[in-house]
Amino acid sequence: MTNLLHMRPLVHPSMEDITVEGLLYALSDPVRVAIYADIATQECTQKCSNFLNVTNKAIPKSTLSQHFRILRENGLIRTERHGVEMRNDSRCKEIESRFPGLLPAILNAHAVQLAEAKPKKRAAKKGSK
Amino acid sequence: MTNLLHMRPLVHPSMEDITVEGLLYALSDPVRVAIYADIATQECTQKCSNFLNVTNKAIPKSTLSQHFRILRENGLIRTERHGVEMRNDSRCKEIESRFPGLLPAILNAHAVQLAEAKPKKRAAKKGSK
DNA sequence: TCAATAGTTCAGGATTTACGAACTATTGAA
DNA sequence: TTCAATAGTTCGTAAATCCTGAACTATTGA
Repeated sequence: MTNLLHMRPLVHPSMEDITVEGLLYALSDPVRVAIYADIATQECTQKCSNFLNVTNKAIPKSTLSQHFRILRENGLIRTERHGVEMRNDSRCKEIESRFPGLLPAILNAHAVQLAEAKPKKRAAKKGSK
Repeated sequence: MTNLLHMRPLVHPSMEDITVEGLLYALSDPVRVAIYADIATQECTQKCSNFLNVTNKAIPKSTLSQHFRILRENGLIRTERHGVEMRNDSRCKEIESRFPGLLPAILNAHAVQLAEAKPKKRAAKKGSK
């Protein structure tokens, strides 16, 4: 029997409901910051399943879906359905106007860290302990 | 009977063990970012109990202690005991050299958000949902 | 030695996260 | 139309994390 609760519409906060804490929280996960870095630097929109392998290990679909929800509901990306897939693009223009320099600095720091990750792995999940 | 496990020494990560994710996680909490903003902008070191009332509601001592531990173990602050109190100061100089512009941008964004918080409250705890 | 001050650790309940299983939604054949 | 394939969401629950009161450690000054 099918569940009567259908899919909820996608939630995108308005600019004034976006918080610094929410942005930082969303980007404090290695998977999500990798996804966001990709979406923000590519020019075309990206579908979710492009990211099933952003890290060294495969991410389950359901987990990936939650990551996208967190990025979306904290204001970092905008998602819309196109046919069978969901297309995501970054809201960095808008965010830049309210929090100038914030996302560029984070993306730059992420790039610095990636560039150093030559010999061993880096980035523990979540803050230490 | 006193517990034989004594107090652990304070843990301060070396610069190369500091991660962007860890920094963002530590600052993704409204209490911690408020504490850090204060420590980073004051010139003198701050003792922990100065922050029992950083937000509108009082923070229990044990909770505050955990917040300081998270800031410390993610590399944002350095803590040392002076007599009966713990003095905290920010490691922003060091961090600036590895992740240029990151902490200034976060502090600026936090200040922007504070400045807007005139009529109503702001900042939901943790990212949305 | 004792009291006061400042902070830490522990234990637990409450909250949040991860992910397999089952689902919805859309499209392009047959 | 109906059906299969594709893409992603929601649910349930086990695991991990967070919050906080109670009990503790550490230091100093009387």
